Amino acid sequence: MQMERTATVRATTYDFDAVEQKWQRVWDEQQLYRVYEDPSKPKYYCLEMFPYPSGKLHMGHVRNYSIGDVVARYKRMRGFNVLHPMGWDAFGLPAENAAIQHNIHPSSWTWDNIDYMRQQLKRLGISYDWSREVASCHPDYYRWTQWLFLQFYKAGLVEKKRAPVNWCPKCQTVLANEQVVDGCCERCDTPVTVRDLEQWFFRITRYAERLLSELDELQGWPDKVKIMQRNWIGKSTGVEIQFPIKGMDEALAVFTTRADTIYGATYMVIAPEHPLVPRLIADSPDRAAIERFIEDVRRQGEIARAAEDAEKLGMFTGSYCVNPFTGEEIPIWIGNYVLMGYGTGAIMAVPAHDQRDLDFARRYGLPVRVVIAPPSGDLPDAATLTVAYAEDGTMVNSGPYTGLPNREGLERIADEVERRGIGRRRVQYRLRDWLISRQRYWGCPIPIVYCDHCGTVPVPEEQLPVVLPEDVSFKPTGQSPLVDKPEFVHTTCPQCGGPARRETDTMDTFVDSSWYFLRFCDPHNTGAAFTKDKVDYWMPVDQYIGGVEHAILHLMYARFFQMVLADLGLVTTPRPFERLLTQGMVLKDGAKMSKSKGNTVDPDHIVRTYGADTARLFILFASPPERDLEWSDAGVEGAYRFLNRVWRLVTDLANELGPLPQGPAPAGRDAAAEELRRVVHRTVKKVTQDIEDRFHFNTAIAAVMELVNAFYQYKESATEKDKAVVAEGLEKLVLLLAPFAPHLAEELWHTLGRGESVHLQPWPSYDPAAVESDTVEIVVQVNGRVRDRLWVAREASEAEVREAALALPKVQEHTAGRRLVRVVVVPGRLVNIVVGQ
RNA sequence: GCGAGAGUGGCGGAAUUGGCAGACGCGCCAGACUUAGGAUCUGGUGCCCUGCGGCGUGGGGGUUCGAGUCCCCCCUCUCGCACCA
Repeated sequence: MQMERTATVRATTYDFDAVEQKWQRVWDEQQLYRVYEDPSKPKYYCLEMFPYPSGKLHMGHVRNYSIGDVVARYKRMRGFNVLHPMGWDAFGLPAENAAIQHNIHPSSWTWDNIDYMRQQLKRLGISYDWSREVASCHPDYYRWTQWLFLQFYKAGLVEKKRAPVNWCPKCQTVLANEQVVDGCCERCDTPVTVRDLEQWFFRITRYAERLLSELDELQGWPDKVKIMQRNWIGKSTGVEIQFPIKGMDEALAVFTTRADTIYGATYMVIAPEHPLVPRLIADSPDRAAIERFIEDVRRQGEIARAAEDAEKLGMFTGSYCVNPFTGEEIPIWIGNYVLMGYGTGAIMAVPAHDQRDLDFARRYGLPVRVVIAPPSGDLPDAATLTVAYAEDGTMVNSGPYTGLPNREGLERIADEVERRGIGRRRVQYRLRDWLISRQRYWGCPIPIVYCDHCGTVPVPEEQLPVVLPEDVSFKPTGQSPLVDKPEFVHTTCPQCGGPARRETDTMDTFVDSSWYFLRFCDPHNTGAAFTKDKVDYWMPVDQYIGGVEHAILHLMYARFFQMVLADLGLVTTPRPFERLLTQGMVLKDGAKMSKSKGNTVDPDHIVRTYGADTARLFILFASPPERDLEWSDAGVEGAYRFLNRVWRLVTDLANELGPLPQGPAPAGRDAAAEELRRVVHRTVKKVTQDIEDRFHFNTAIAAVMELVNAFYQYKESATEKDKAVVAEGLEKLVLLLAPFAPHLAEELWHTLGRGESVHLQPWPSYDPAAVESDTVEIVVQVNGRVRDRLWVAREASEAEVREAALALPKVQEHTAGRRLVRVVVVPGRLVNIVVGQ
């Protein structure tokens, strides 16, 4: 009984575990995916975003790497020299949290995770060249991150400046914007405040215009990502105008995109942090109250201040400006809705034509003056207006400009501003410089030394790396252990040899990930970050694949790096990623998988139960890559069943027919064989197009399933099988399957008696003549409704098709006694007969 | 609010240029094989109707011989941005 059952099981399913592990071992021994620069072959660089080693892979990773592996394997079969590397974005805060909470060193936590996740990736059978593996936390890597920092430094692209930053009072540390959730620290939920601190910045704003304009060159990027970057850079053109301050020689500079509304400016608003504030409020009787107000606003923090329902609050400074166009004295207010970080930190308020200004004006009873009339001519009533008129129109109440279309008036006013020397046209970007300082331990040390004599001194290149000391202990406060690690802090000045102090901040981990794709080109170089030859051979990345959550930060920083490195002559190509695919999320029960929701699916469990090929196939089949994917256990079963079906088909036919011929089959011996042959060739065509043109792996797999169904029909019904057609069909089937189910394909390739790896074979070709059949089915419609079908010769003329259609009894029924209006014939597709009453 | 994307059977999804809506898979139903079937193979399966046939791609209108696909209006959902002057 037991024996029989085992035998039955063996007859219907294959031992995926044995098959997969066997081939993984063989591929590894043969170093099948190892690549070298080979000028004789076209190169293809396929890259998936390297993961943070958080512990174990999640389904999003499995999806990301399955997609990438199809591309890599397909391109390899297409004859490309494919670089497909993997590494670890290994610095970051979770490692420190683990250290604090579980008393594990970030280093051992990270390396343990890497070991585990590498093993998972290998078990999935992803075709990486593992010899190129890098980890950004390894000194061999971060040494070159530091070196690049110094190149940026020399190029004047690094600066240290005071800046308002998010500060968590409980954790005693600065937080990145992305670590602030709803105005609170993501770790301890304490409300975040703003602090002015000396911080290191990359001057990415110098590249704002190029980062923006060169988005147009990125034809292979999704519009969504380009739009997000465009918005993030936030270019706006306007005019900076000086408003003289009454009783001071100083003028208040404002930036406006609506200089045409200057006659409607009835007050000014400056940011609480504005440097002129102390002088402006010096003589105010409310000075103490104003200072209290400013303190309140600052405590609020930038996040809370920018929140949707934030009230617009302000106080009058007691000082006045003169509107240079009207000559009027207008009051200067301090307002929480004006941000120091944008423009000049001061605005001219035009309440009639700006909703924010109108809200503020209504709250504090400030005057409203309409200066733009809508095209309808209905002048808004300044006294009752509740919705500002922000559209274009004709200028009114605007002195000599009255009557002009506002767009024209804007230019003329800008001209006048420049002529009178009270300002100039200006381009303003929302993009801010990239703050790279982090008060954290587990990051790349910033290679800077502070000397009392020489000031800020970069560490000389030959002294790199500045090694992160591992012998440190972690405090529950979260304060970096580097700060009170004397062996690290105390050093000598590289310039004068005197005592000096090391920078204890480390770099934002986005710096590490801004150049890893270059290191993959030359990962073991001990004398340089990379050599230009190798980078020039492999770069740019032909296909980059990852989650859309990196649409702005990582993908913009990487573009910035590549531009700078191209400017410095270190690389040739100015763009890092030629084509970008942003995959959708993996959902369960309609929601993103997360531990807190308890709806995660463990990749290890799936691989153990069904194997890697099943896991990969299901993920690729369930949804096209860009779309979200709904996880389904039943769907996984389906994928598993399909692979077993393929296995049975190939093994059964191989057993039944004995040794099979190789190569193309001539026309089939009978109609059934010929039909099978047609399906085979049609499937090759379809799968090729789906992969090549659209990355629609779900429909490619569906086509292979149809082929397998057709094969079963033939297998079950053909009395005498056409060996040549079957052999050719099985061969192509296995080749088509190779990128999707690499282990099973390899196994079956050998079942078919082939020696070399299936993954070294050329992609199958199809015979265009074999794809076409001699007859085609024509749909026959009457007044757009399908009434019948018709088989005609492929070459049938329009007239023949038309006559045949009109002669059909069912057509006659529906046209009898009615006037024939028109007959539309779409060759090879349909006939539509239009009849009147 | 602004920007982007999506809405198709019981479910995941397909329909590449305006030309058979629902490929393929899941689920369900039936048959075959079987001591047995939660294995396998085969067939069926959008909805309504006994049938002829009618209806059907979020809703409403339009263009067209013909619309899931193009145009206009509206609704819902997802994502991104959000006082950017």
